[in-house]
Amino acid sequence: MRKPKIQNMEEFAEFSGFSRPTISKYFNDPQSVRSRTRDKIEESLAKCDYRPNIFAINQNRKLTKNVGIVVPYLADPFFAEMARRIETLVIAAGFQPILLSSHGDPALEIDNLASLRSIKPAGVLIAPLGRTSDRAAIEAFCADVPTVSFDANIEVTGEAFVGHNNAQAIEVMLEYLVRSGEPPVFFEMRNPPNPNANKRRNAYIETMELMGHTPHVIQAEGEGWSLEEIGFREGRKALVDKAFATGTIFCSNDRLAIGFLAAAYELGLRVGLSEDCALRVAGHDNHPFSSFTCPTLTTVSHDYEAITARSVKMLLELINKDERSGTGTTILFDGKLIMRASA
Amino acid sequence: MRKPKIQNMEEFAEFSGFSRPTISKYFNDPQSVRSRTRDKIEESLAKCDYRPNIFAINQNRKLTKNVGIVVPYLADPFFAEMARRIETLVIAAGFQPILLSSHGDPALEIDNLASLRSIKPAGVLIAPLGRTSDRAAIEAFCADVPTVSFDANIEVTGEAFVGHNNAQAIEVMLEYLVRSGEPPVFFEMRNPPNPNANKRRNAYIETMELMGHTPHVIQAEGEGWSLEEIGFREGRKALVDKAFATGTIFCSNDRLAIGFLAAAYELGLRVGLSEDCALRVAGHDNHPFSSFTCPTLTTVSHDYEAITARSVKMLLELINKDERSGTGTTILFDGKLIMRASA
DNA sequence: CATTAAAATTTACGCGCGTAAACTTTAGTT
DNA sequence: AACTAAAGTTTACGCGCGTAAATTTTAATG
Repeated sequence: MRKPKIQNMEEFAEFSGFSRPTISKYFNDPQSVRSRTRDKIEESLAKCDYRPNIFAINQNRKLTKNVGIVVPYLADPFFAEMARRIETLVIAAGFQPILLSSHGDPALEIDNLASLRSIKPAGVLIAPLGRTSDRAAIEAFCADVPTVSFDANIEVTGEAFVGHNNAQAIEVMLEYLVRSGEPPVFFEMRNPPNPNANKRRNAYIETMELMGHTPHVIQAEGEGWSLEEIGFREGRKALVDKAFATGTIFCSNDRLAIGFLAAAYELGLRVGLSEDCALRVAGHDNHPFSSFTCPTLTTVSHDYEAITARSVKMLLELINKDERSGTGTTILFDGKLIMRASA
Repeated sequence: MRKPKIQNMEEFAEFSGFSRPTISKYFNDPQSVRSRTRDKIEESLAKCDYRPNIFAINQNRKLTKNVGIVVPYLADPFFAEMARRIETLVIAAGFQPILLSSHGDPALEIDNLASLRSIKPAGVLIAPLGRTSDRAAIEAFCADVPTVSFDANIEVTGEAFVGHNNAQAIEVMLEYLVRSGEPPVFFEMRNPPNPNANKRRNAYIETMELMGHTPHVIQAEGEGWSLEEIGFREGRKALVDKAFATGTIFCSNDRLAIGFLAAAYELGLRVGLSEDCALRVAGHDNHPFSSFTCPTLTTVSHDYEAITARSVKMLLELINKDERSGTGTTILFDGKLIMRASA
């Protein structure tokens, strides 16, 4: 009892008893045909599992149903989580997500955009690499394709940016750390791959001064996306050298903090709030693994849900409006303090 | 000084001074045209950054240059790492990777395959969900599209399976654990999402008996892919209940181990090799984060490089042969013991 | 029942490229 | 210079579908 093999829309039209344009209309928008027609089409659809050829669909269409998603490094669980949520939302909106990772490589980032451009996407969501990105190329892309950037704003990307309120998040964490102990030292990379880092450092310095404390910044050497390794190696070095002005370390992100915690553990330094602890460590991002570090990591969470939801919503609006505002809207969502055992 | 806008191959042919079929030939295989022609085409290409329309390219081609990659859960760093390597290899081979995650959902897995089928991929690399997969649907897919499965073999997937030698890996770890201490208890999920788990349990039991020891298996309750959480919650419970027959715990995978280590830490149990440690903990997978746990995790590494390289190589061979062998080749790569601080 | 708007059909063209066949030019050999 | 295979050109058709325009059918209303 094999289902009949339907090769194209012509054959399916015959099979279902409607004309091809009607079938075409149905696939473009099921609501655009009469409900009785819709039911009948779906009934025949169940009997032969035909699917329109994606290439042919998009060949002669003004607007495709493709939405590109470009992230800087998919092997980073933070971006994996963001991508997972965005993909789900895009599917729910009736579009087809196309997920591309730049693997930390600016050339691949541009290549990804070129690939996307050639499939005429309805829109694109991009979290740029940041510092190393080819700004001009990205800007050129945004001029042609409705684009919303998220997570990292490099000041040129698209009609809108939806991201995390680094300044507020840093402030919340600093207030907590100071209130419950002492002003922290800020631990970051000298050359962070992600532009959020600069915002965080500046917010740290500014807020510390506003609170009447002296800012201390320790900058780790190293390039690339092996953040845990850099946090471990450079954190260990700084600990051995007693480079930290206080016993409270505020890491620029959780991955750095995870490496740092490993270094502290290896050196036999207890981390936590209690009296017998030598260090307090806080991170930033609410990384998926931050609940399972030893001790569990006190951090600031991005509003994952709000950021992804709004990014997708804005892109859909942009797609529907079709005329570009050029306003460069920026939307930031506040972070939330996640108090755990490490600080 | 704007580059001229070339809309299609016709225009580019005129721009470069060659005929359209020659240009088409060049894009299909640059080596198929004379080197002088190639140089000239590439020269003009640099002057106008034209790209053939992907949809039109694949519209009327017998074999597309697309290679599908389907993983069960992309937010799992293990699969993110595998996907990253495979993507790079596929690009290097001149194909375009299309990465799809099933997000742990069998329905989405089938949907992903349906999406892939409709773009007529040259081949597909799939790591099936496993237990929850719709075997019949996957089998039907493999009958139509050259498919190589990796990581998890569900006995029906495609012409070839490239994976990790679980039996050997378990044996190596058991030998090490016994030699350097005592026979371990095996800690796993009762309903693991991934079929590798069953192979590992069986290998554990078999090898233990062969070595003359009594196997002890503790099975954690819980469903889904939140393995750290399950490892933490159920590991904690088992520790509190003193359910472990010995002080050496061999976790079925690193993510479970990461959760387990967090539980041990919270309970104040020192983990490691030294005399003052209450527990030894080993994992399996050489998860990207296993170097940064506290203590660092002793584990068995997959041969990531060999598995990904061979998977891609086999798929390319399958694509080129075009006639299907139907042999169902299985290739396993040995694991490597990674000795760290936890056991 | 007549009226009318909505829905479906028919017809026809086009998207950008792959590809095959027949022909012409080019480059490399004797 | 004559020959030959390789490379390039011309011509022509087709892929599977989107889409527009004109026409016919259907369903809803008074």
